[in-house]
Amino acid sequence: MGIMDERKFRILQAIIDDYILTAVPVGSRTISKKYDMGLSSATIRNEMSDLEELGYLDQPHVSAGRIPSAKAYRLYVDQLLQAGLLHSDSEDAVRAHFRGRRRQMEDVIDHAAQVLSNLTHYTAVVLPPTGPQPRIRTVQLVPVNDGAALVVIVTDSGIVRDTVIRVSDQLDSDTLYAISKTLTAELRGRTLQEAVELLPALTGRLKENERLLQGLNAFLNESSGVSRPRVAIGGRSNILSYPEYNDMEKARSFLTLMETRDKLASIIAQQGEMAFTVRIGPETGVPEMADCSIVTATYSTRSGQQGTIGVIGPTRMQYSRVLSILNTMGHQLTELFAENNLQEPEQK
Amino acid sequence: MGIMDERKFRILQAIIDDYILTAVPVGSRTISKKYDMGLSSATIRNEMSDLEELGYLDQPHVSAGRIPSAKAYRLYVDQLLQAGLLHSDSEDAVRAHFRGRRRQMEDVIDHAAQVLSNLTHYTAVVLPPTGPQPRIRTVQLVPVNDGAALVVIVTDSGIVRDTVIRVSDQLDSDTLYAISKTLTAELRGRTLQEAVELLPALTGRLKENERLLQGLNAFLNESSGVSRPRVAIGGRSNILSYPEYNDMEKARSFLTLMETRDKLASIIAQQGEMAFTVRIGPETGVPEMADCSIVTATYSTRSGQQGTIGVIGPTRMQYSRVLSILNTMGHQLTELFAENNLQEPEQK
DNA sequence: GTTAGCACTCACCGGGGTCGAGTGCTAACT
DNA sequence: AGTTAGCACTCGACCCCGGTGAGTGCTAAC
Repeated sequence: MGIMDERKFRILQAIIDDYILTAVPVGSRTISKKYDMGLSSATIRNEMSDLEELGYLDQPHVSAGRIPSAKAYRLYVDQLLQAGLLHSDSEDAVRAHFRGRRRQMEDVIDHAAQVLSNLTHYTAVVLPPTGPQPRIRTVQLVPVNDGAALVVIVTDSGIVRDTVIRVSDQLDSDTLYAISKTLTAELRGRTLQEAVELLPALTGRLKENERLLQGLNAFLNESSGVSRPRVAIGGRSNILSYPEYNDMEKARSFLTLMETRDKLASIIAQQGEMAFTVRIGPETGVPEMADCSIVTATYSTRSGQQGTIGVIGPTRMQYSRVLSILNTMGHQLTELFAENNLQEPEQK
Repeated sequence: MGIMDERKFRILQAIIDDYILTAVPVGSRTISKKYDMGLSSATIRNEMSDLEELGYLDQPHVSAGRIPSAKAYRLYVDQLLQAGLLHSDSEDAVRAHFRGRRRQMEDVIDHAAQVLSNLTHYTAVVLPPTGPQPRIRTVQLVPVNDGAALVVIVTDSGIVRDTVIRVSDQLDSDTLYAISKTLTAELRGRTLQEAVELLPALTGRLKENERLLQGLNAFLNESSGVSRPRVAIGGRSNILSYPEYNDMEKARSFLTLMETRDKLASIIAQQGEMAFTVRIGPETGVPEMADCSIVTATYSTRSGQQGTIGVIGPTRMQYSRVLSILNTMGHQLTELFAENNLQEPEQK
């Protein structure tokens, strides 16, 4: 009796499909009529009763229909993932949106989040690529002012970091250039981390420029540390269109969460090497998202860094559509970063 | 009968105060009791009737209290502004939030928006400074890759713009430096706009580097154009706490508006030279904000550029509090940019 | 000019009744 | 044994309704 057979599965699937579409508890009659399996409502009822016992269905109250549990969704997407991604029809839509010229990293990220939310009608999150410590390729000092210079560090992943530091007044453009060459020679090929450690060793060579080294040190320290990823978010307010978020309190706490970028980033961040992650309801581990699902995919850059794109929506998400969109979007981004062999700096 | 006298004004003030606090239509009895002016409810009623005729009060339905009209708020804040800003007690709170070290421009902007929304409990918007065309101080090319270089342009307002452009393969670091010096010599003191026009004249001098000039040209063109200001927003979801936005549809359209940065920026952007702007309800000129008010203030940088900070909330906003907070916040930002005489680059 | 009094209006609230979708169970049918 | 028709039952959604109370406008008296 209690075992999950082929027919139960088909019924469950129908229930999930219907619920995803309507957000209304679905009854036995609906299934037997709209999804013509040659069974009467009574039979469906029996099966549904079994499915509830197995934990795949919940009943909000005695005389409403059933709604799928988190466990049901889990089963659903697992099957979906196994079967391979279905209709990749959205491919064109995604492609079309990337026609425009690729701009700076941040713009690409923002744009991607925008597109993703437009296509899915859910909230979209895009994390910039992170990965193996980038290695320094060039260090250059640009005069800004008397007593101030801009440090530009170019790394092999193309990411440019810069900041203004104070230097002693007497340094003119040529001197700065000479120092730049020394620094480049010494630090090339190192990670930022290593550079921090190496810096004291250079104090001898450049001891007249104590101030400069001091500033440089502070900058490197900061950059090498937790380089807070500037996550891009799109379609924050999309969630409000879904009846499960008609409750103001819920909506508020969700949107507040969306505002704390750091927290959001850590929630989204991919851990494993998997192409896709689907976290359903409680699996998100975030109380505010008790009835949300998070679907993420990865993309990568030429230099092997990995970024994450994700979609957040109600548990009754159109998983198949979302997965397919995420898939092509991931490919597009990967392509974008590949063809574009000189990688743009990450800022405005 | 129809003229606005001192007593009417006091009554109107009481009504506004009460409504701002409670968001509930306020009746004659409430006024005569809570705000002890030596008048009976009947008298208040008569006055209220007059005030309604004058257009300062609205009546949602016959037997509810009155609520202040946009015209009433207008009068209220005008009087507030004339009287000078009241209790600047929030000064400390603002100060406290700026203790931390000032970081890059974008961070400052973000942080300011955050603080502003926390203090006011409304939605806050901060526009980065814009102003007279910045003038070029230095142009420098930094090698990134074979065939690619980073262009860094430092302007007198300290803003640094950069991008990666393609150059011919044979250019090594020293050659790039030489070209940089030429470019700097030629372009120093020009605005970006002027630089675009001057560039063709340089083609003779640097004709071997057609590619470089081409890239530089594109970059300058882009930068000198509409440099879309990266507006920072804080407390987007705060608006949801106010009963006037209990309607989901309204909330949605508001939040959607908040997501289109460009539009928002153009709404917020200060036109005049005034220290404060208060736009109430219809005065905003944005249908989505029919029952919002926008209060803005300006701050300025050492080099005379001006930025805008603003707060968006329901029409029954705590104007006095908000004005006072905006005031000190503006001062703080101005101070911050003044002491900090080397201005930080505007990017990450 | 102010106030007490009064009739009137109308949103809001809670109770009761109806409706209908949906269930669980039983008995009959294949 | 599995499937189905039938039926009683449950319970939320909706509507109607009268009571309540805050608030008004008007009038007459102070």
